[in-house]
Amino acid sequence: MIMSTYSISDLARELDITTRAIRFYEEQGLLSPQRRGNERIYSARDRVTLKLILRGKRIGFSLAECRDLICLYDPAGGNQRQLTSMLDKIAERRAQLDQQLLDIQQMQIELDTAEERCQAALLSTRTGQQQPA
Amino acid sequence: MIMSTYSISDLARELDITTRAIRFYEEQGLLSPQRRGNERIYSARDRVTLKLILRGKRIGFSLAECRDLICLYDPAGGNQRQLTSMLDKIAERRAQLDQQLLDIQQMQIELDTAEERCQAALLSTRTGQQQPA
DNA sequence: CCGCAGCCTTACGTTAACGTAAAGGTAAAG
DNA sequence: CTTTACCTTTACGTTAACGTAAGGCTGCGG
Repeated sequence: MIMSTYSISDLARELDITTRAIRFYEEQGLLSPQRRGNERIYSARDRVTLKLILRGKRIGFSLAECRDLICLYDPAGGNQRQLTSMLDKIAERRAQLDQQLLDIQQMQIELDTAEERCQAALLSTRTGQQQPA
Repeated sequence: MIMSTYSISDLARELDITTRAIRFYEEQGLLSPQRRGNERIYSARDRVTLKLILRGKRIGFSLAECRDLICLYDPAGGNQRQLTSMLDKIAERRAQLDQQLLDIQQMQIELDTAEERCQAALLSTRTGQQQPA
């Protein structure tokens, strides 16, 4: 069900992270939930921010970069420099992704041949030849 | 030109890493070049191994995983378990890559709207409205 | 012979992103 | 009233992958 506020462990459970991590993000200035007394109360917006952080991390951004990212979603609108700087970083990640794709494809090819070699070895083993211990 | 052996700084220059990194990989058991007295002498095979390490790192493997990877390229042939375990890790990375692609695409879309918002704000600034310092 | 360039080893320092433990407050349930 | 389940803060510990500095050998051009 859709709630309007969340406890820290609500979010931890849902997003599969620890409460320590969430508090850490706050410590780093990526989050600033309301308080009721001492207790942190997270809004739907905070929840979105957390998801943004996790997505940023998945892409390979540092927490500092994630913080910049979050600024872009602020009502403030952000300034031109921030925006272009962020777009640069995105472009950089895309280039890295392209490289990673190439690397993985290459590795797949080489693993395929390694697999063949291995299965050939197993076969010759079964046809009566010795294998080292 | 194609050389048959390399000094540590030859490889450092070519692969754009530090000599410290290369020595570290050796320390971690990923590399074991010949020696001439005290001096490390790298073969063409060592060079290939280094490239393998760098490719592994680009994909996101830890050095320990890279070491496993290197074993697969050994003349020994490797055993079935190692191979399948490695194929699992490759598959895992591919899944991560898929997720990263989705994340980046989503982020692109959202940044596009952020850009529009920003440019709209700049426009309204130029048409005479106030901007906060 | 001097100094520089390049090689070596040893060993402590660094960064990010939390983990983990200690110590304690609060509120509902039994 | 005590246990249980939350929540809090403070603070030291951890891991990976090197960086960096110190101290020293070696060969060579000038």
